[in-house]
Amino acid sequence: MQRYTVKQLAKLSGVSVRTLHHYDAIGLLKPARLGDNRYRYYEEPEVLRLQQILFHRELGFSLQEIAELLDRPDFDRLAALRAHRVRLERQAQRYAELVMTIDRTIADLNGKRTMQHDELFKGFSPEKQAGYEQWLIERYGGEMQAGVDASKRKLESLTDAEKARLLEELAEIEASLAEACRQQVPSDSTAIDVVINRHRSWVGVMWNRACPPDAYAGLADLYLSHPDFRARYEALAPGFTEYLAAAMKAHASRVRS
Amino acid sequence: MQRYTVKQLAKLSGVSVRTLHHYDAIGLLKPARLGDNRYRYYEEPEVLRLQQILFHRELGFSLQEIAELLDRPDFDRLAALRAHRVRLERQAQRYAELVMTIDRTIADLNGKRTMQHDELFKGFSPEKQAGYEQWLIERYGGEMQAGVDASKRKLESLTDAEKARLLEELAEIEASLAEACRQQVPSDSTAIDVVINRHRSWVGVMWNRACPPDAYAGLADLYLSHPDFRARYEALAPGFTEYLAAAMKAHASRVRS
DNA sequence: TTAAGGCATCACGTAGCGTGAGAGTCAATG
DNA sequence: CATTGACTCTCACGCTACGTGATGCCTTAA
Repeated sequence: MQRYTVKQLAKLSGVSVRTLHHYDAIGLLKPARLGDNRYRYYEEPEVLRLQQILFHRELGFSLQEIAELLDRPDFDRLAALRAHRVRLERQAQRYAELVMTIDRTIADLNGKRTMQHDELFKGFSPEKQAGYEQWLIERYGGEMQAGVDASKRKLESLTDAEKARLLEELAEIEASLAEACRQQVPSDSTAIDVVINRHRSWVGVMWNRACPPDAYAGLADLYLSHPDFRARYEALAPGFTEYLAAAMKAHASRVRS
Repeated sequence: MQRYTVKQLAKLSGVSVRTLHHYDAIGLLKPARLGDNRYRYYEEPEVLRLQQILFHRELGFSLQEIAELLDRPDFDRLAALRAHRVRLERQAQRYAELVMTIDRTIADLNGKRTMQHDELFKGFSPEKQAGYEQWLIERYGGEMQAGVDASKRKLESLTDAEKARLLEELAEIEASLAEACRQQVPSDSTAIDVVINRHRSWVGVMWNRACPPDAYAGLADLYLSHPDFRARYEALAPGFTEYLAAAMKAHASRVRS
């Protein structure tokens, strides 16, 4: 019968001796038996258990979760895996967003883009805000009232830091889109979908509720027809307004289908 | 002149009082001055500095890195951002791989229930297996022993259904690659990356642990030099062995960099 | 005057080990 | 047989970026 000391098992499995000590200490992997000298001796079942441990550790489970997975046979492994999958995808999404933010910052540093914070804040200034509301209601009638009210309440409930973050995020999304526009990425490509999805999500936050595809497509008209936005967007990239509108409509129709 | 106490600044910026204490303790953000009562008082420059800190923290920089970024004006922010971008993309890539591994594991679990006990593929037959091990150890010496042992135990721990499922998946991956080879898709294109990623994930499962890029590149040599594999692969598509080796190496080098 | 709240400084806890320190154990060699 | 070198053991502190009390002083309003 095969017997392994700590070092042998460590070498075999590729972990450190300290790790085995640790797993013993927290009860995750106990040796098969202890010698009179208090040496740890592992045997076949422990090796297999260690493999299971390392597999799940690689997947990013915590040691506590792994212990539950392995020690409770009634544990729903499938559910645990699915839940973990969701966590992983969120993380991956977050990293993708961070990469975009970094790209935008790099662009800033290179001087390709000179959007300043105070300029950004103008978007939320009371006068501008009032102007936009007026314009929206004139153009689309009373049915927009509810949306405007919701958005207004949402804005008022935000702290300054949150407002700044929201605006920063919007700027970031627009920068990504402008970059795509400059590089002539087709406005119905899946790469654009990712950014457009974030834009739609942003709009949803401003409304304080989900933004349905139809409403989102409708927004394209707003963007196109308000001179203020046109000016701001054309500064980002030539032809940006049309590009944005096309992307929003393509996205909405794809999501609807 | 605006003056903020800890709580006021905390509320303004959205962090906790403890965080400000911590930043003071490690010298990242010192208050403008201390009152006779040892109270911390922050002013405008500190607020701006805190904003910078929080921005970079959001990007995932460590506090130490942030301190260097902000305190050393000669520091190359651009280089730091780019380096950090690489780290983030690697992480995102890793998460994507983990998601694939999880998907495969879920498929395994489902397969355990639904798949019939089928005749095993010849690739896993004991004689063949023994032959491969012999060959590996002759060619690469004792250092492969641990890997071979691990792989062997893994194989033994699998149910027949799981074995069948694994082989089916391998066949499917190889078929995709052969098709790409026939259509002369360049072996370093991103489209191939997806399939190669699945292949690498498969190898990782056989090892029961993650397969690092270098080891994966090394595998290409194995594939190239074993006559059995050559014969099998050339039957799939002419020139397939070289194509596979090139794709594996291109993938490994891209992931490494 | 008293109560409420904000401020301060310890100081321990988190996850998953790395990295010694100091001391006992084992196998082989001179 | 004694020594040597490799291996083992058990503490115990260190790392990140704070959270969470405990304990006590300071300030302000009722």
